[in-house]
Amino acid sequence: MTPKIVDKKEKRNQIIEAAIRVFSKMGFARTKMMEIAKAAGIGKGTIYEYFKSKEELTVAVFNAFVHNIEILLSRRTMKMTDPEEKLHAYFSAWFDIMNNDLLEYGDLMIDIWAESVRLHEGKDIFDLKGMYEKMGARLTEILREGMEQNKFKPMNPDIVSSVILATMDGLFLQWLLDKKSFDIHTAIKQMSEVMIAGLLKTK
Amino acid sequence: MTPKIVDKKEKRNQIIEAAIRVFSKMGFARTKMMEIAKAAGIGKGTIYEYFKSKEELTVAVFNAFVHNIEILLSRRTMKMTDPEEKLHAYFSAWFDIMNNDLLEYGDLMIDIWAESVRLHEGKDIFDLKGMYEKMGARLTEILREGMEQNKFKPMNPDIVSSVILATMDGLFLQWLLDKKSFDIHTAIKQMSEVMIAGLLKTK
Amino acid sequence: MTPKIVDKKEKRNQIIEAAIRVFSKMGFARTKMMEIAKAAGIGKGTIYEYFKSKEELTVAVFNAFVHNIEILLSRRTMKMTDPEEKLHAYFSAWFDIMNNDLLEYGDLMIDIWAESVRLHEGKDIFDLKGMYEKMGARLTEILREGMEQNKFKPMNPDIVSSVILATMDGLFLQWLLDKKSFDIHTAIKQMSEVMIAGLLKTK
Amino acid sequence: MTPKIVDKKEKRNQIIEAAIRVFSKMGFARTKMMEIAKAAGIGKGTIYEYFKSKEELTVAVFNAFVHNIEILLSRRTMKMTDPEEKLHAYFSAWFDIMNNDLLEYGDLMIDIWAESVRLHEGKDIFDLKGMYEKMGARLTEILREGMEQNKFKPMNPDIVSSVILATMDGLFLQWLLDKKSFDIHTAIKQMSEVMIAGLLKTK
DNA sequence: CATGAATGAGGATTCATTCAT
DNA sequence: GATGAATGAATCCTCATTCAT
Repeated sequence: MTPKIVDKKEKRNQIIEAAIRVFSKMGFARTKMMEIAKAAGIGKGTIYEYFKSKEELTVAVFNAFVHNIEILLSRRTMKMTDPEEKLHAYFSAWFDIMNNDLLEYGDLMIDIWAESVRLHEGKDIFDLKGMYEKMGARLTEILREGMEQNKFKPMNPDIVSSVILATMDGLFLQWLLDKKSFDIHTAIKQMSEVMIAGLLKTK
Repeated sequence: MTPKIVDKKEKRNQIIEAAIRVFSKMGFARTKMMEIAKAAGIGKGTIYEYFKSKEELTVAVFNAFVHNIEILLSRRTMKMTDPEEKLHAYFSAWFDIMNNDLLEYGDLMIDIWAESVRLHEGKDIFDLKGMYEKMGARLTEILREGMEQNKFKPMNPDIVSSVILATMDGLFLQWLLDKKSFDIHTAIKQMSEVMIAGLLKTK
Repeated sequence: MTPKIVDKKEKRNQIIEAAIRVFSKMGFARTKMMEIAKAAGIGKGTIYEYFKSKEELTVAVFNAFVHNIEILLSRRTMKMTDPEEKLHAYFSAWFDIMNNDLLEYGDLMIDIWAESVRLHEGKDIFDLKGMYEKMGARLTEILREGMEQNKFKPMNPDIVSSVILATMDGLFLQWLLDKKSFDIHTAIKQMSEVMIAGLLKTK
Repeated sequence: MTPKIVDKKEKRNQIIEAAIRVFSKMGFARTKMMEIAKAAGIGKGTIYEYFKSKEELTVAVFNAFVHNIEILLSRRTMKMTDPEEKLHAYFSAWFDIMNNDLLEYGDLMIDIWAESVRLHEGKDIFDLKGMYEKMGARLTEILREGMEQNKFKPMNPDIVSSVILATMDGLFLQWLLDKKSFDIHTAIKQMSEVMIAGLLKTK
């Protein structure tokens, strides 16, 4: 009986991943359920066994997106002990996520931003604030750790983490808009260095 | 014999402005032609007297968007003589544009970004690169002037203007995503100060 | 005051002739009022000064079509005195009408046939029967004359004229369907000869 | 696992037959997809599961039309051995097709003629020439057989078959234009007799 | 469970007709 | 009278969703 449940979860994820691929290429509004089904290698009707509607699937995709990022950020930073190393890991993890060419989280991100701004009959369909809080919380934690270990300058870690995230979003946006002429790896490295240099206690 | 005198250009602009209002609220894909017509106070069919299709209107909206920004940036910076003042004016003009509550260029901008990333049967529907080049050109000019007048540090003005635009986009994005908790005016002032401080020749 | 009336009639005819040209190229259903206006060199609205609706114009076109044919058939056959010559004239006039390259009555004819078969809310929009009766009447007259002058064999002129018209329609249809490979002039001459040979009293 | 079993081909034909019924009553241009759906007893959208567009359905209808005629002509003439009988069968089969009161091929034929004459952005939507070639080929074959068996006079069978088809079209057109006053069965019989009499070798 | 055939509400677009100038 | 700008009913087509198998 339990294996069935595992199967269900597995298939749900299959659909979500397929949806991410298609959404990121076409945007939410222009994506057809049929395309998602094709990408998932299943029948169109089957999606509705797992999700009540396109909107529900969309929300599930957003949640998976947030969850996956969280997992990865956590996994990457957990191994490290030094706050400086953790920061490095945090930055590189973030861009690895966006730069992953199987699941193009990057393009998806813009659409999430765009939808977040829109009206959806009152309710916000994506909990973007929650997402930034989660991303920020981990970063804040690292910053706090650095301060406690007397490696980072004193600061308000909440504000600084907001600034860092905003900067990353900005950098990231530039890259999305013109991937060809923008070398994201160099950009990250530079940003990372500048940020960390600014945060480290000067001896 | 005396045909109805209508300022075709004027009406075209009316429609474009109505379209901007609706597009910015709903996004391109979810906007219905009927809504634009209502917003413009005209009949559905009338739009098609001025634009062949929704796509053509969309492109016209983008072009108007770019053109209006250009005009405003130019008008605001033209009056100034001092490069430093021009930079201030440039920044504030930019955010005035986005913060205009009649034509919500801000929300529109996100959608433009989102659409730019998507596939549109090969062709890029929006010339975003061209837009950034135009914005950048004016900025570069100001920077160059500052250098010539020996007020700004030596720099590569093309690169610096790219960085400034990217930072502004990032800041701007943060504000769009959470207007409530984000005070754009303070943010601009701070950014402006930091940027200008960094550019000015230290005595 | 009277000159105005003449003008009106003249313009009405202008519109009708323009309509014939467009209808014959596009068919009734696919012709747009705008195209007719363009072809007539007038404004779209002006058509409605002369015709209540597209249907009314369509009917006017049909009537003009019938009337023009009548006039021509009559004019051509009137000059002749000999019934045999009149028949020749009748045939050649008919095909001249259809083959006229300014007013493509031929293509129009097929559409008239097609519309005649359709339902138009009970009423027949074109009086095709009346048209054939008119064409037939003149022919019958010629045949009768020939019999009276003892040149044609005895026959039922009503039936024979029907047969002749039907044959002509058939021949004509073939030509319309494949103008390239069908030499209408030869075909007419042959048909004309066969018909007349069959009708003439053998000595 | 067991998808709904539907005979796609069968349903396609159902739609085509419904379309024939509606097209023949209304003409191609005036027929609404909704009417075809109603006539087929299905939903509007279902048609688009089987045909990409109205034009594609229109072409499918034409092809079915040609195919059905071919099948019937072939079936009817195949049983016969004598060329004279075959000719009789050929004629009667042809008119049975047109006179079928379920699928009014007759009225459809006029519309096919009318559309064939029109411009359709360069391409010919119906392959009328191909249709006549097919009809002609069977007839030519019969004529040739008759000559080989020394029953028919020597002739150019290609030309004679064209003449026969043209005559039939003409006769047929007359009937379409005035079904009430035109007895098609008598007309066929007469035409058939005349034609065959003309073709048979006189002893 | 899975499927894809069927559906119809919804949306872009066309075009005959109206009417202010 | 003449015009063409404005209009919305009408129509094609799409696609999320349902449901019989």
